[in-house]
This record gives sequence, C-alpha cells and structure tokens, in this order.
Amino acid sequence: MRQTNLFTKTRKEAPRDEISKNAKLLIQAGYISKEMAGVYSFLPLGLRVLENIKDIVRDEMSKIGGQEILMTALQGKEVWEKTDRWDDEKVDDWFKTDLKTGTELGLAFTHEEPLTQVMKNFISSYKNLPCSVYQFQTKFRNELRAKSGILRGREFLMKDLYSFSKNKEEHEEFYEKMKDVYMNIFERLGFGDVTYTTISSGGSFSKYSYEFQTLTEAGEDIVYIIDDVKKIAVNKDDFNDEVLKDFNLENVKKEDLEQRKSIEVGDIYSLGEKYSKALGLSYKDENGEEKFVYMGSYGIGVTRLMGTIVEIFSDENGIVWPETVAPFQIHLLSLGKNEEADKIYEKLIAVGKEVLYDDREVNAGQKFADADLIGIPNRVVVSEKSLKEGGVELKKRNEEVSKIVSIDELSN
RNA sequence: CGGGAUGUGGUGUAACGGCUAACAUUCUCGCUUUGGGAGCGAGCGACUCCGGGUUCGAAUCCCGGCAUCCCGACCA
Repeated sequence: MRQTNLFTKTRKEAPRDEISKNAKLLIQAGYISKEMAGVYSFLPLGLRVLENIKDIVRDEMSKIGGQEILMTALQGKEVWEKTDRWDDEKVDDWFKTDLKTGTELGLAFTHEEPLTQVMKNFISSYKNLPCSVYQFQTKFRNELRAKSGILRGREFLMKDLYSFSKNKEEHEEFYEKMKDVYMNIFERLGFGDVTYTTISSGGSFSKYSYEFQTLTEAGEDIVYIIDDVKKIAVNKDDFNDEVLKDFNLENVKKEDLEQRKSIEVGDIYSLGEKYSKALGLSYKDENGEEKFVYMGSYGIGVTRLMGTIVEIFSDENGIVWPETVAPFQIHLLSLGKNEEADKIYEKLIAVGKEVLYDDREVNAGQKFADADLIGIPNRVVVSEKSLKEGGVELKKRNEEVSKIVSIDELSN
C-alpha cells in the first residue's frame, strides 16, 4: 500500500488523554481512534494487525477441531433467566436495552446461554459428541471503570470457544489439549516466553480453572511464579494452602516466590453440566440413556492481545511488531526523488510481499521517525546512496544495524 | 461506585481577573530542500467542555453538570 493513499497519518505528539503505552502509541501511529472511554475504533493499520491476530487464533482453533460461527450481539432475556444470570444483582456489567415494544434485550457480554440454546437443535445423540464451536465476536461489558487503553474496554473483540463433551473424561481430554493450543497461540504472537499457565479459582462448577497471564508492568493482575521452565503460575487472588495441597506444592513457600504483574490474555473454564442442565441440552448415550452434555468455555480477548503486544514490544521510538502480526512485512522508504523506489515497490508486491510504501514527499527524518513509530519489522530504504552501493538498505526494527541487500534478495 | 487530577484551534502547549486569546505543529498556496520530524513567505482554523453565578470586566474566581485520565472497589 502506498502511504500517500493511507488516510491515517501519524501525530507528532501522543494524545494527552491517554496514559497507557498501548493507547498512546496506537493512537499516535494511527492504528486506532478513541470514541469514548474504553471504546476504540480500528483504522486500516489497526485492522490489519487485528486480522493477523485473528488468523493465528483461527488457525489454532481449527486445528483442534473448532468450527467457526458468528452469533449475535443482541440477546433475549429468557434464556438468561433460566440460568439466573439476567438479574443485575447477579451480573452487574450488562448493557441492556429494549425493543420499541418494550421487550428487554441484552448486549452480549458472553455467549454460553444463547449458544447452548442453539446446540439443542443439533445435539441429541452421543454420535454428535464431542464438538466445539467458536466465534470472534464483539462483547459489551459495562465496566465501572475502563482503563489501560485497549486492555480493558467496554466494547471489545473476543474469541470464545465452547466445547460440548459426553462426560467429564472426554471434556478433560479436550481441556488439557486446549492448554497447549493456547500456549501455541501466545508463542506465535511472540510473547510465549513471558506467558504463564496460571492456576485460578474455577468459578461455579469446577474447583480450578486456568488463566494465561503475560508478564508486564502494564498488567492489572499479580501472579506468583511457581515454575519458570514449565511456565506455571498461581494468581495471587487464589494463592492459598488449599491450592498448594491440590497441586502438590506443599513445599513451596510464598515468600520464596517471585511476584509479577501480568495481563490475563486468555482463560479456559470447565462449565460441567451447569448450562446444559439449566437449558436442557442433553443427548442419548449408547444405551439410550439421557445424559447432560458436559461443557467448557475458552476465551481470548483479541483486542487485548493487540494491546499486550504493544505493551511488551515497543521502545522509546514506537512500536516493534512481531513479524507474525505486523500490519505489513516491509516498510519501503524512498529518500529523495527516485523512480527506482516505485519499481521496487511494484516488484515486491508482484511477488506477494506485504509492503507499506512511503512515497510521500517529506523529509528523510520524518520518514524514519514514522517508520519507527509504526513499527513494521523490516525497514527498506531506497536512496541514491543505497543504489550506488548496489541495492537497498534493510534494517530490522528491533536491530540497530542495517545492511545493503539487492532487490532480488529482498524479493525472495 | 468512593477518592484525586485535568478540560483552551485537528494535535501539543501558553496566557497576573484587564488590548483583537498567544506559540508550535497539522492543513492550504508558493519557493527552496531531501539520510533522523529541514528552511523562507503567505493564509485557513477557537463562542477557551456545557449551564449558572460573582465582577465595570472571567480562559482565569465560585457553584452545578458532563467528559477524560489515575488510585481504590469491581471484573463468569
């Protein structure tokens, strides 16, 4: 894409009304636009990153057999009354609205209930199980306080997968696999080495659940690191003698453990029969016996992932995207007027490279500053100087040194 | 929801209760320039968040609201 065609542009200064690094940099570089506290629009560059993240998550979800669907953001209240989650006393971050007729509606904060309702139409035999479905969906949560840029918004994009199994054993097999799948995702996003599978309280059905916590000072959670090699941690909120006993950690002393701030980038829950019972999702087993489906839910905040990446991968000059999620692979900068840059750009896109081409007639300094801010992993400079030296100058965003490479080399 | 801070052109800032609200940047036009936000000239752009009040006079002081950020509480 030619930068002269990109409608967004960078700002010289970061917005005053943001403190968090992710919001500052993403707004300054033109990735997102703030609508109100905790509500951000995604602009061309931001959307490209978001889609790249989704592609990785989607790939991993399909590997484990997940089938993608898209549910609605508007939800009827009956199904939530059946599970006793409609009442504001029970769930206090609902956004609610109503039809002209007065019928009450909710704006989705999660999808267990409506999806379970849908699955009743399709699951009736043990032959239909196990199965899992997922979606990327906008979630609405009426947080009392939005904070930390896109790390905690009132409207955000979430990947939520729901598993349906015949029984606890079948469920647990899937659940264990999902732990690995989640770690694969964080590896591919570039921050697997600072992400810990974290023991947490299980909610209403199971005793424990797992969160995935990524270490960074920008986090709002605190974890105790149990095993730095296997990447196991315990959420501070849930750290007690009972946990230590249940996980055979009796010899672990709290004062010996490292405490770190972290961002919850994902969580996986065993739901058991809670929702299937309440909503009547059952199947007939091999003996014709009626049983309730055993469920699990698995969330990843996709927009939060993007914010997390910015928090972790940035320096004083801007963002440093990992190659797997960067909006473009190459940022091509032409210095001075040279037709050669145009040709190189055409050649690169002809061989399928993702290139942002800075063809603006602005000074070199401005192009460099913007390239650093935007944070595309490979910066390629075309100038009289580089051409004289036999090609273009390639510099990785996360490295200091640059080198001259030939156009052919770059096109490979 | 409790506490704190802050609201001034698109953006970032300035302005003692007193001239036509200043500067930088962005943007437009012209010229120059091209290896780290370059230079010169000319322009466009603001009911100083909203509503009251005090005062001869309010961006400035007071009250109320709204918004944003931060701390806390909350966060299957």
